[in-house]
Amino acid sequence: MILNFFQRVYAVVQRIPSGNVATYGLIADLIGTKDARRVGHALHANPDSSKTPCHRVVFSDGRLAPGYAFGGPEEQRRKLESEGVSFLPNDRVILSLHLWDPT
DNA sequence: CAAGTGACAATAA
DNA sequence: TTTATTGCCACTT
Repeated sequence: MILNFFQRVYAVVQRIPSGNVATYGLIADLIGTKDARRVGHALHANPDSSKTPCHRVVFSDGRLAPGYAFGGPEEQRRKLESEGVSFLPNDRVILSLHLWDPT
């Protein structure tokens, strides 16, 4: 059973360990595509938030997604902090400190 | 079938 | 450093 693009995105997102974050571009690269946009669409179409921690996926700049589907960017920021992720005054995640290393 | 839209990223100014 | 523009590709209308 081959996995759909969306399911593949979900699989990678679920692989992100707590306290780390991944960028759309990174996920796209892991899957084998360059289109980070599709990754965004996949997460927006995300059927189960508790199953797919899309809150750990951020922009390449470290900023949170504009249309977070679970209660707004505030909720997302709160969850990330709860997992041990630190933020800069700019509302940006410290990617250099929390960016997931897929190794 | 064609055009428009979008949870992005890279480049230019 | 921030804002604007362009490119990519899939999905919706």
